[in-house]
Amino acid sequence: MSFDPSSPTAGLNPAQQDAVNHLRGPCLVLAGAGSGKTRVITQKIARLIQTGMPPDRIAAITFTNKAAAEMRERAKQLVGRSAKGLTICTFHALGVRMLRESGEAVGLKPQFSILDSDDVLGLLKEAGASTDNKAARIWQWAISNWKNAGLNAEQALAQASNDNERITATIMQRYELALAAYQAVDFDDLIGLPLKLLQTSLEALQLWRSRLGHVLVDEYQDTNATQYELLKLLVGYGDPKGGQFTCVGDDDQSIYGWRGATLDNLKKLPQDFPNLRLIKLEQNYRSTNAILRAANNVIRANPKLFDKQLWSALGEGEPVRINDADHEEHEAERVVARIQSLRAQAEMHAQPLVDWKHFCVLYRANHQARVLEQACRKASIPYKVSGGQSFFDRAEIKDLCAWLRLIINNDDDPAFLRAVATPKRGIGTSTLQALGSFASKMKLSLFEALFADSLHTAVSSRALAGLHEFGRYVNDLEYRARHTLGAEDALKFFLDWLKDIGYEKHLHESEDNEKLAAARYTNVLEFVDWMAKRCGGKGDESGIDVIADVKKSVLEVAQTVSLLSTISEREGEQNVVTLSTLHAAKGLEWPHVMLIGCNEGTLPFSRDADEETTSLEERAIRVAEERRLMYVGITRAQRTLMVSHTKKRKKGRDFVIAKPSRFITEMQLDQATVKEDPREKLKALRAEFAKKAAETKPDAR
DNA sequence: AGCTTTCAACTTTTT
DNA sequence: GTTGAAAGCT
Repeated sequence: MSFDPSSPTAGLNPAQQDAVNHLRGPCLVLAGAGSGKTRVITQKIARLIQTGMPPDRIAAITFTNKAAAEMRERAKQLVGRSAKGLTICTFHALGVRMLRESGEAVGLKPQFSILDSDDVLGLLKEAGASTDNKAARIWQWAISNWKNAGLNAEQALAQASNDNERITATIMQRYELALAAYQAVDFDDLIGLPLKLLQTSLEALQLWRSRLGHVLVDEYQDTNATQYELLKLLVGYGDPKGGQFTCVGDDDQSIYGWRGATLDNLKKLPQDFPNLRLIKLEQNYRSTNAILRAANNVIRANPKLFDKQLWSALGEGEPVRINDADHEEHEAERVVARIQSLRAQAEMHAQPLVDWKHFCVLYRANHQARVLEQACRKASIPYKVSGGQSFFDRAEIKDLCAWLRLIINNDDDPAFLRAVATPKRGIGTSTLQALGSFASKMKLSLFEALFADSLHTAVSSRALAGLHEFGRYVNDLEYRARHTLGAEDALKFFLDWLKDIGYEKHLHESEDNEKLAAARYTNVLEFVDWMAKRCGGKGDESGIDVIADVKKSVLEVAQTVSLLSTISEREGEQNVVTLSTLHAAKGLEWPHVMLIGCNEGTLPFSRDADEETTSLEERAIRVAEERRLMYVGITRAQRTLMVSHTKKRKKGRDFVIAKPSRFITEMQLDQATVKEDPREKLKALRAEFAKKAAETKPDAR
């Protein structure tokens, strides 16, 4: 075969080439960890374009905005300007597009609002007449599961088998009514309603089918039942000409079962599409064989869907180390010592500097980061905790989003309530209650009720004036948002708005801590700055905006914000150690990885209470997912891996014996080489270093 | 009884 | 560092 560097398949291994060149018909790529799956997807996009498919008929679907942004970036590098026409977005963003355009067929006006999970929680508390957060969360979880199983409230009620389920289904009915009244949808609806749309409207089905010449799905193992059904319709299940898609995934990295993802989708694919081409990517470009062997050994203990054996051309590498610490603090100390010792070692041997950013410490649950943070601070090691509160979860950003939602969709009552109360403008709970009951009596949204002639019968004249003023201001804002185009004008619009409502003052007044208030306002400025950039046609790497590089109005841009949870951040290149949960680490890699808390009960996670309440079968399924989590953790490492457990764990005031994780045994490490105390190692290195320094510079002092 | 204080526990998380 | 629950206080 001739080598052509300009060919899209240049530098791909045979399996990758197969996947890229299989252009017609359904294709499933089982891509092991680090086997170059993003490469396959982007190259395949390039190949499709090269063979004449218009970019606007190609869609690549991901799970997170971040993944979409990365993929768009890499596609751009390959195909240049053609990348503009591509649809590269999340499942949810695609759903939004479908609903904005064709949503009327399922009873949605184009300006519908998207509720985040806090809004949903609030609505559920109302629907269930409860202030109990915990109960509301349980409802939320149950309702989401029903929705993802394709059930509406009525169907959920019909299949409910106990009082508890019946109560939840009743709350779901009220919740559905509220959503309809507010012209709002939740995240599950962004998949469920497009599905319903395609199922019920032949016209919509034909429209969206005709637009998609090839669909590529990333992280296919994370799809849930609804997403699969939607995908089937989009690619034309049952149509002899249909099935133009490529799914890329890894059954061994399926770690979101608790969120509705189901491996059934992987099983079903060959059945539903008998001419499916199955391609396995088994060459790993990330890790050494010592690491991969451990990974393969662990995952072997799971029942397997497809057999897969990762291998690497990167050599044997350093043995995987085990750290048996006494307790959590001790474990953290040793992690710190290992980081320092690996850096010192590189320095000693005049190797390239090992940067802070080359390290990652992985753990099962967020709270485990705390001890590590303390240890890092004590040792002056810079770090970041990945995950945590996202930008859009911050109260100040949600305040502003509520305003934006309200000007886009006046019927969005939850947004109305938040906007009218932030900042405080003399409209209190009693006025709002009166307005609320008036609105529901008149079958109006809260905003519509503001201008009803008979409102004066419900509220005092002073309250009425305040409400009218608010309403007029929102209308004025809406008008301006519609007619403000481009980055510069948009920024002015936002700053005027913040000044109008006195938002900075509000932040300082509602927060005792001056510094925190200032930090919050910085966030606000960052947010409006980013929004303004998008109005100028820049700054959208997520594929949410249909057309890039074109001036947009504030109103248009605002319509897409609720979908984004990550601002395109420049944080990626900070030179710091990463502390991350195993879940948040998927898809990422580091030269040196330390996996801590590998104890029975922590990883695999289990609760003592579950031992009795959960069936053997259920427990086996859970452990299998925990094992995949371990597998994900191991395969994040490029060059070295340390696996750590503690001998004791805290229980109340005292310590009890802790068992090392069964996964450590399953790794089948060579016991002779695995253990080392990083602190001893570090001490030895420092001594050696000092000696050497003394020898080379005998005169220096 | 209703309030405050203390104590321990803490899945995983995106849209 | 936060939250929920249990114990203690008025």
